[in-house]
Amino acid sequence: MAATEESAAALLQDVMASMKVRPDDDEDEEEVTKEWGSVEVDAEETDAAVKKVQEKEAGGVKEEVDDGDGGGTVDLPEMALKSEKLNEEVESPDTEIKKVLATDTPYTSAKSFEDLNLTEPLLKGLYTEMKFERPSRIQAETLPMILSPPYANLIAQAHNGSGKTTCFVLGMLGRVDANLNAPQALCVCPTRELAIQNEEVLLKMAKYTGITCACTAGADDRVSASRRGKITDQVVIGTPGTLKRWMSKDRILDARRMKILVFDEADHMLATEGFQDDSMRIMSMIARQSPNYQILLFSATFSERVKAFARNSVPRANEVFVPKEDLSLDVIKQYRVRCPSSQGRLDVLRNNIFPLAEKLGQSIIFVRTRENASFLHTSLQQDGHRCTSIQGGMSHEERDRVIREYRSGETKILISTDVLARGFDQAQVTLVVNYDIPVKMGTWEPDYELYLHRIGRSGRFGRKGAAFNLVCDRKGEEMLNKIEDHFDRRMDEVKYDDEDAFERVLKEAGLA
DNA sequence: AAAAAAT
Repeated sequence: MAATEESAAALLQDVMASMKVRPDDDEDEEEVTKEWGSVEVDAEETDAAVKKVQEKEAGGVKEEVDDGDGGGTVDLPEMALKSEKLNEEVESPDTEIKKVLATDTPYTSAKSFEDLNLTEPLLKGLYTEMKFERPSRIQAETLPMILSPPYANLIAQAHNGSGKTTCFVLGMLGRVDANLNAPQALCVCPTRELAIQNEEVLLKMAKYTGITCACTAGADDRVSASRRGKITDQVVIGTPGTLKRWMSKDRILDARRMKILVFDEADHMLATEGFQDDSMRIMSMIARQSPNYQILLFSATFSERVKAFARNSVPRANEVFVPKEDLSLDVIKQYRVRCPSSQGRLDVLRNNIFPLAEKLGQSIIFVRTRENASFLHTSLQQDGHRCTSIQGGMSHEERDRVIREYRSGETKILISTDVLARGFDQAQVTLVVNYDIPVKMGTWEPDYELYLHRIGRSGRFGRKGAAFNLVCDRKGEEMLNKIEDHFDRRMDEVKYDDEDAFERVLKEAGLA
């Protein structure tokens, strides 16, 4: 066993060397084995647990295969070699994507949507409704994996705003049978807003297909399950708590025909306490009735700890990863704003940032607590500034209204907790303000993933963007230093008492 | 601390 592991490790080294993978992947490897055992799934009842145990039993073999033994793994060194040519053809940023295949199945990246054997109505939706011409880089790589046999599981990571949603939405639409009135695809999202957003994209793309969708956050989300009746829509999208209840207690969501399960913001869904149990339960309930279903995990971020956990929760998955160094979004200019005090921070927001933001496209101000969101909102409004705020304590109707106004452009500045940190896609967002630096719970460690997600709300699909990070004490200062180190990017400072500094800097970022 | 959603 030890020998096997060692030779597998050696092999992995070779493969990585040939792929010019960054050296820090090594330390990741260590962290992986150390960390993942600490994440627990309540073992007694779930089939997922059973499935997992089986995976572990097959562990000797599996590790070997997954980690680079010739048997199953086809690392694609030719990807690296051909990348310049590919880039020309697929018109993508020069990102070096790392693919690890779990089976012998060869995949050719899709140069056009025609390569994917999609139905005519679906293609029509892509071209006329979505106005897509050809697959983006991440779409070109993942869609063949999703849509062709053996319909392998997939763990995929790609930039914010690079078209991940299309990958899994098209994946679901491509796999379901429009003529069968039973749920066949399920998409789990961390927030109500994201579920709605994904549903909207799906319905738009599905316009000519006859495929319908049920969403836990629909207008009728107060309707009791018994009144609603069995779900016959081909696709179901929602938040984990309600989805779980629909499948178990309410019994209106039948998993017998389920072909594909998607986790959007998958690192969050699998690793965050509160989400994890529900996610595992959903997986096990589907596995019981449709053992051969396909699982897709999508996120812009997978910390090494979570990546290891994901690999164990979703066995034999193909992997498509973007190296960490390429993820820090060079298109988004990031700045440090040192504020004299906590009160001074509000002044900086009010006097320096708001007047500019009102002239810009749209902005999101992120804060750490619900209270802070409401407080900032009222206090800025009292000063005559137009803005809205959103946080999980508000009613569904209120949240929907705020989002609707923001989407329509009626409001330009939105103050938000981390409800909107992930996935929220609004092309006009050019400026993100971190009023608080995101922190990992119970520590004074910055939450790097969350930071990346937050600033990724701007600069959607290659557009320009800027982020102001407000710090007003040593803790904030230290955390921002750590963020700089982690992404290996220095941030310029914007002096709060320099009248024109903010405007100058936004010009520099290509915004003003 | 916040997130979903239930109690």
